[in-house]
Amino acid sequence: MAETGKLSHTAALILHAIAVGYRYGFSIMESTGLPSGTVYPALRRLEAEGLIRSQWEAEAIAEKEQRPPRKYYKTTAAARPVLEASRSRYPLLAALTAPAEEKERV
Amino acid sequence: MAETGKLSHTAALILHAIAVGYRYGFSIMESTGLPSGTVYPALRRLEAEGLIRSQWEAEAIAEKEQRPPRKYYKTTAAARPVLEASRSRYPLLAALTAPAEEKERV
DNA sequence: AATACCTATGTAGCGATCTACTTGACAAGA
DNA sequence: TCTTGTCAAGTAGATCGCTACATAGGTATT
Repeated sequence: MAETGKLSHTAALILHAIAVGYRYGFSIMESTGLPSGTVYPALRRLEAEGLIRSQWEAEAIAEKEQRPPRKYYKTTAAARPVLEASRSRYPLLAALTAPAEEKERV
Repeated sequence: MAETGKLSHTAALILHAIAVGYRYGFSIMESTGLPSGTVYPALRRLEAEGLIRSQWEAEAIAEKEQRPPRKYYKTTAAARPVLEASRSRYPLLAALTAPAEEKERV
């Protein structure tokens, strides 16, 4: 486990993506271009470190929209300083993930 | 169900064919070259999405012309923006379906 | 009378592709 | 070495397009 506050570039990118509004694995894959085998394990680790929290979407919603259920993530309070540190360490981070639009790519 | 406004190329082609005057399944098959197993289910879906409406031809007419009755389709108001979006997304769409002549192929 | 084709609509079932998430094996890296 | 990243494959349900077939009355041929 990396000491708190020292995120790899990939982990920082994923955390940043969540922070700007990409709230589930598949949309993070699309917005970052990272493969699923990178994103999902990384989400596990970020959650284990307490930087994000997850919640499965209600079954009724997935059923209504006729697709698999999504696991939504949001950043925790602990993520804020880590994010700031990451952004100053990796200045190009923000450029790799455009902010999510209001409705789409939630 | 695809989100409203996002049509596949095939669905857009069929909708376009109706819009330019091919008003029943068989003539759409001929004008687009698509097989019946593609056209008829697609017509169902387009109608379910509210982009087209159907009406069976009067029996008397079919009997008079000595052929099976036709099910006529026309585009709804909801179809207009979808058609415009489809035409800009698939620029070759119009070329694949020549406009129906006044009397024939109705 | 049998056969075949034409118009016209329709369905069953297969394979491909999409959305999402998951995992095992291995390479890269600190 | 221990963590991290990646590839590859898998699962599971959904949609979509297609082939092949079904139906059914009409005409034309044999």
